[in-house]
Amino acid sequence: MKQILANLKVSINKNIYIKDPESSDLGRRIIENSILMINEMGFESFTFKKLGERIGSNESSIYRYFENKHKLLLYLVSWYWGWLEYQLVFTTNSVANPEEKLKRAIEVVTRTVEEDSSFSHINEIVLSKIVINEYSKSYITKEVDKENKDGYFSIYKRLVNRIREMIVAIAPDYEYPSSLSSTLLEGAIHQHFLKEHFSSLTDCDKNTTTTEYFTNLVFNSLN
Amino acid sequence: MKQILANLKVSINKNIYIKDPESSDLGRRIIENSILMINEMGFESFTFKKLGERIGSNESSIYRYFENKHKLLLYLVSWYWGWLEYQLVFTTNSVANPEEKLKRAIEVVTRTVEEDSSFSHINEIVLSKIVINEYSKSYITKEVDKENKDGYFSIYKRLVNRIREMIVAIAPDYEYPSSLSSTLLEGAIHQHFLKEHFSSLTDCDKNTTTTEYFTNLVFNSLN
DNA sequence: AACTATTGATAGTAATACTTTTATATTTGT
DNA sequence: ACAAATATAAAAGTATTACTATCAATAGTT
Repeated sequence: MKQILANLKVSINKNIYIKDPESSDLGRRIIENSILMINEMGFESFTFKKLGERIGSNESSIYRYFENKHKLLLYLVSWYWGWLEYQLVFTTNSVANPEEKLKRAIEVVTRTVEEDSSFSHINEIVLSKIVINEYSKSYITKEVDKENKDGYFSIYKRLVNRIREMIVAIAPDYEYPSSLSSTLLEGAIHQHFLKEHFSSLTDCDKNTTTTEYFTNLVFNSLN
Repeated sequence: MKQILANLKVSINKNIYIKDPESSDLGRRIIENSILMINEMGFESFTFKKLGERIGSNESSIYRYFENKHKLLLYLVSWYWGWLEYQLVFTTNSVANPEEKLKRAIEVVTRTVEEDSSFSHINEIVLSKIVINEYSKSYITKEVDKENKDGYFSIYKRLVNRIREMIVAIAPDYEYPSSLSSTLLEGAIHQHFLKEHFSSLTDCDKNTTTTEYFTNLVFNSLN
């Protein structure tokens, strides 16, 4: 699994980037170090100029890959959801029992990312932290409807739909499969955020995993 | 109820503002029109300069009320949660049956805001739209831990706790009351957002309310 | 040798998010 | 009623951001 994921190339909507960062060494350095820098200083403080300095390149060169830093963030979160989707598909593919299938899906999308594939330039642990701490900035914008039309969120939507279908397979009469699926994905990120910053607002901690909570939540809804 | 709410003064952490905007005509114009402008142009495009032009005042005067626009947003969302809290308390106070109490609480925090008190300078309908579309920007920042320490999120946390207690009252053995409560509050905002921008990811629409979905979700968890 | 693509360096621009200073108006305390 | 304090307005200034444009250097390709 680790190896498969290390070699995978998540395919990302071509309109998100100007030049594919996977196509050159500079591009990969941009991705690798933007992940580290955004995690270190937060998305607002992060600039292409600072990134240029760090990777020994020039601001203007980075602009040849991404129109702006918002598009770069879209790229990073798309990559993350694509990576999760691969894991979801691999993990659930061969599982015949629909309850077990959903159970494993919930685990994939709610667990803490603790292992880095360490082959590629993308550090998944750090990227997952960015998603927890900055994800909403990728879609909470005035341009969300236009960007949605342009397909910038299609991987995420596909992921919500995959889980929705698993829910429907178990409980065809359940009335809110889309909402439950989107609550699961968004809620998982949120509970991880609360764990880190507002521990009094969550029961998830070292002893109680986010996975347990959401497994309980989802299956109580379906039974 | 409408009148009580029109006269209420939500008490907001004094460190959020420099000068209390409720204490002057200019202050109230700042609040009134910032709500309208943020809704119209989005939080990023909104500036104190533009607000100054709109209310016939000067940028520098607005800076005497709020350190920056982030603090202003914190003020607005705090006011919103305080307003919701009042409604929650009024609505549930006299209800003896704990299931009925929680049911009403869920209604208060998940329903669409459709009525404006129309006495005060604060338009609650527009403010609720801001919360749906910009809320996460108030706490998804690098300063969240410091601001949390300074008590900027105390109203929200109190609200989560009130609902948490109602959950515990019904199901003392349920293991995740804090998480369920925070999922409810955050999830409600999120489902409203999806309704508006990603309708394929939610089942909530004109026929199915967010309230129905969450009532189902919560009570299935507790039974 | 000529063409092309990539990157780097520099400079420039408009806007933002403030701060500072000074002037003027308004309120208030005695 | 008058001085003092306070609030507001106007203008100018600063550092940073988020770009855009231009041009030069280099490397690879035909």
